[in-house]
Amino acid sequence: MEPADAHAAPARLRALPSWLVNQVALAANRAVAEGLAAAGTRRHHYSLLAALDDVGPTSQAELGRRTMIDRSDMVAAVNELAEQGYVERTPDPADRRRNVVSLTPAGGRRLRQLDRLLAKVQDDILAPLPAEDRTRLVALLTRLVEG
Amino acid sequence: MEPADAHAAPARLRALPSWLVNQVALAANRAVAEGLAAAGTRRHHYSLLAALDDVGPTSQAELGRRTMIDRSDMVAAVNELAEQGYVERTPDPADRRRNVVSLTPAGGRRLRQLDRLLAKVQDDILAPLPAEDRTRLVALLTRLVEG
DNA sequence: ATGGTTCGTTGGTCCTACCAACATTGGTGG
DNA sequence: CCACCAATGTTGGTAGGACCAACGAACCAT
Repeated sequence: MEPADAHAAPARLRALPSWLVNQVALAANRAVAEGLAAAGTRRHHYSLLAALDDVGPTSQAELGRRTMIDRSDMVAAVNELAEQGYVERTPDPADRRRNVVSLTPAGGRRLRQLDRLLAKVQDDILAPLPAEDRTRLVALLTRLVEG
Repeated sequence: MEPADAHAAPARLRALPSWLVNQVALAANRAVAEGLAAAGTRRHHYSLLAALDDVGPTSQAELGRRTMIDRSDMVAAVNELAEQGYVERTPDPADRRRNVVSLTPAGGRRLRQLDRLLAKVQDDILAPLPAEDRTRLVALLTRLVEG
């Protein structure tokens, strides 16, 4: 009969915030990717739809800044979402360098569908924590992201 | 004069625990990788040294389970650490499938050096939080990792 | 006009997390 | 004992994400 902690992580790692947060992020990303894959998308696509709904039609560069997605990776994301009809890319007459990306009605519906999907995934990820601790965790993480 | 939140992340993303934890992990990993690179190593190597110091000489598979590093990735890590003389790989006479990996004295010294280095990096990462919140964050993350 | 800057885009690099397969060896049930 | 399944180390992949350098086009300031 093996002890329950037979495969427990070493104390040094368990004490390392960077390691902990990485493990959690790993599991969370896996869960999210899995859920989104079942719906036929990836993380970037949701981030993009969410940003568009939040900010309204904007340039790709601005979307990149908001979502922390690189300009170059943004190109592919917009391409794919445009192909699927969730997004429109139109040249900006006021600044001919820019593409204005905007959410189509289908894109809005898609976003709401993915919202529901992700809400469930978040719930799974946070399952070990009571509601109160969840909001605390979110608050702490938010402060780190902002800082 | 632009508002301060001109490039703020969309509300939907800021509310998503998986997104938050990923952003934090990204920044943390960058800081850790940078620090370790300056000392000439990478994340896996430290994890491995830490696990060895914690558990004592063990097989690669067991180390993989403890550190959450894949069996195949473990091979390269042990190779490199062995080349640098921080680790020894000897066949296990009791089970001829296994390699017993053990920490050399130089490996022990290396580990303590990296410990100090990483302690500073952790401090940078958690800079926006007071001490009390840091331990709370660690506690919350620990529960998620264990769950 | 010119020089610096931003934008979209292309085409890479690097790292990490995986997965599949294999030969070797151990252990176990029949 | 042996037939089968499981575990180990290893090789050689794949996929995804984050990032970086460079480019021409367009904008802006002076």
